[in-house]
Amino acid sequence: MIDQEQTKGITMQRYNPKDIEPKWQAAWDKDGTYVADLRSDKPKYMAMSMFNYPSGAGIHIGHAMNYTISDVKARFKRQSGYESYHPVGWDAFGLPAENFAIKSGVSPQASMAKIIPDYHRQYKAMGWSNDWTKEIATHQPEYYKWTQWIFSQMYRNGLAYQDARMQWWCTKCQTVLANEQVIDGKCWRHDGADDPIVEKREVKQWFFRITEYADELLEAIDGLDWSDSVKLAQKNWIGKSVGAEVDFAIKDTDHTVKVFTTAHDTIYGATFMVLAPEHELLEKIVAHEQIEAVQDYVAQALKKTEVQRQQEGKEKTGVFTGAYAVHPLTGKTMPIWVADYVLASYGTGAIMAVPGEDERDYEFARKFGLDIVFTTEEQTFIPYADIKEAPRKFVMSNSAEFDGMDFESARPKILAKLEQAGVGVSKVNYKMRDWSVSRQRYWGAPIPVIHCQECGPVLVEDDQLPVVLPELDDFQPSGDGRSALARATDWLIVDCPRCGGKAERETDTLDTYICSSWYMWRYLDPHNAERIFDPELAKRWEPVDFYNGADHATAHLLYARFVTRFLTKQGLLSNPEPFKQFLFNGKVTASDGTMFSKSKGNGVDPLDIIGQGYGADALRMYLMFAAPLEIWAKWDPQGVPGTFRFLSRVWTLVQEYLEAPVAETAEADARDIRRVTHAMVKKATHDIERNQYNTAISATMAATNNLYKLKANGLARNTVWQEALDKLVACIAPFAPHAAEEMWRQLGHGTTVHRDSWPSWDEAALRTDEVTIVIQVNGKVRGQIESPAEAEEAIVVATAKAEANVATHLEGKQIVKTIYVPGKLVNFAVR
RNA sequence: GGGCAAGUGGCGGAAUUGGUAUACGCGACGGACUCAAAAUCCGUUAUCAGCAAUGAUGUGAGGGUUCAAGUCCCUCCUUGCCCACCA
Repeated sequence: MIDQEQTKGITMQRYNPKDIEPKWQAAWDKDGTYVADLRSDKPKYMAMSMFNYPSGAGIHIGHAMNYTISDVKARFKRQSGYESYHPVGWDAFGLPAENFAIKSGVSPQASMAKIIPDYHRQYKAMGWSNDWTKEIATHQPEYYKWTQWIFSQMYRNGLAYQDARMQWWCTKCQTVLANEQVIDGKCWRHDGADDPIVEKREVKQWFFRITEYADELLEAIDGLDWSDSVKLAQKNWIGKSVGAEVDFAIKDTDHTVKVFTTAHDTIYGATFMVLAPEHELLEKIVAHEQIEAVQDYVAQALKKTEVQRQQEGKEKTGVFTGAYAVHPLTGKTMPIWVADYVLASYGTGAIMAVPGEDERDYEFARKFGLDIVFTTEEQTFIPYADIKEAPRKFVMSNSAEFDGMDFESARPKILAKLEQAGVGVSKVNYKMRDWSVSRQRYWGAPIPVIHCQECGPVLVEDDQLPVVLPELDDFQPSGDGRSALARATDWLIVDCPRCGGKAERETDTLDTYICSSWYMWRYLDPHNAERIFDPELAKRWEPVDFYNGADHATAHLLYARFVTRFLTKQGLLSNPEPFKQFLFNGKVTASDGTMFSKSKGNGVDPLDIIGQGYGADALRMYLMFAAPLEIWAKWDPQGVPGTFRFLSRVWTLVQEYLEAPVAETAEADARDIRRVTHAMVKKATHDIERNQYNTAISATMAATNNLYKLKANGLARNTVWQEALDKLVACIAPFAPHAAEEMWRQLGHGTTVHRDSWPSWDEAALRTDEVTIVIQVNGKVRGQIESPAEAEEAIVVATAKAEANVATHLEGKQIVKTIYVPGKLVNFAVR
């Protein structure tokens, strides 16, 4: 006869994700489990991670991290009864695909057609609950038609314009870069040690007037539920300063130099002026005898980027121009210098130098022997930052009729005087520049503009959109600063839509950041051929409830906010902010703390881990468990085996339950089982809501350990154990969707665990009759007692005093104070 | 140079916001099962002293507030990230 144990051993299946995972992936696809009904009556929830840029390398551990974070959130909400939408799409335009095309001759269209299906398989293997019926890709004409349309709308509303400007230029990319794409003086795509520093070139190109929105973008930051570091980065990027713009006449000429200053209250201390080497007035005002010196200096300076100038240290350099300005209030003459410590890109590219209160001006004045006037009573150098901090503490001097006033009261009066004299105006300045949106590259959305010799730039009519990107054989930039499109003459040469005359298409394409600045709204109506999206639908679903990513703290998020605000003003959306909550999550690094990289060969491939037999569920769970989401976690090779072991334990418990006899569970055990289960549900619910996935998972682990202990008293099929296992399985479902689905069905449920299954908890189940009270003497733990939960204070304190070890510590001492925290502790302060 | 965040066992980390420091996991050690190993299950695991009960010490360093401090305040050190001649 075969005994019970052996029977179990034969019939019980071990946890084997290789069987389970592909099975459920196929079933979910077939059943449309994750298809969001955008017109559902349920409350909506939209969770997504930053757009994926598809490359031939496929997904890496960083993708696994990012997309699992939003997937868990989407799943949790879907289980909680929301119509939850977890969209998917591809940020397909951009340089890597084009560079690959230049090298290999394979068109980017063709490589995307191959790469994207690979991603489909990889995403599904990770068990992400994407709605594939609404997939988008930015390189498809159906999508970029509307990217172009946004450009046209910007243009019509005066927010897009063309201008020739000195612009950052990456020699490797052969294209201009936005300020946001320059990192430590290098191109964001070429920031390695051997990569070149970006150059400045004068290029005619298109801009979006994002500066017009600077103030509202800034104002709204405080109200956002975003990671603080990102909010701060956005504020710094916008860089608002309030001050004044003041005109300084140049002696013996008709020219004036405009300066921006936040310290106009120190204007009486201005003793000289400094222009940036790039300043346009320089060549007009330079004195004969100084021409050569100034030209030399400017040539030297222009060879270097601003970053290079900084890197060479802060030793001030500069040259006298021979010209003088006239102080607008005192009429005194002020020598005008040129120096590279004044940046062309900030303010007006010129400053009034106040060496008495500005450290840089002070250093410069000392070095070149220029006058220094102190405008504070102290008559010594005081940095303006100190004055700004406590403007009432400092008293003015050397400032004509303002002498004796404090800075706080003088500041508006001096501004009024400047305004009255017609030489100054109150001014808010932003560090942020307009957004350069032209790229001299092939692989992007063509800018929908035709250049006519007669009419100038003319917008392509909306009904002619999209301007389809022509397929080429050669993707090399044309060499004259234009993209490969300059050679596509069939496409290039057209009739002017306005006058019918000879015209050429714009050969610049749009910065890919535009594609990703509005994609969340296209997700809501991806197949709409008539409009960018249905505003009614979008207004129902905006904003995105949860957004996460590990990069793009400034550029992408700022652009998405800008474009969303614009679309709101166009009446297409009603909420000016796109992302309700943004989590700036950490990345996963190698065990030694360095970045994973292909070249170092220290990469961890998520698909390998799945293939080794651990499965996607164990991988997902480890990534979410290893550390808080915002922390940079180090990869621990033992981590996935650990979460695999946990899933196996849950699996085994469920299998044993299924084979257990039908029987009652004793009252006391039943209470314990319920308490353990309900405590888990409560903690997991709160922690997932607060994005503390690691502790949510630990709650399910702790519950499993406790159920194993309770199992020793007898496992039986009945409502108590059924409830415990149902809830345990439902709580691990967001992290381990395949295993949870399999066990959920084994437990007898006919429908998926992934919809409307999130368990509730009963506070009454959490209560215990007895509570542990800690007893301290002078704050040190000296014992503990079990006490009825409802016991009166006097009784608890008396019992505490009587506890043996406590009594020895109280002996011979006088109790000066007794602190009682109900249900927690008693502390005797003694002398 | 400026700003932000953080320093807790051998390691990743937890602590309901002032109330038993080290939950959960990894690793290590011991036991059960096994001819044996793997897997699994059950224990132990901050340090020092002690057979033990227990005591002392302990959350980067130093000081303070409090009956009580990882948590609050001050000074300092270290690490990471972001910004960086921003007028």
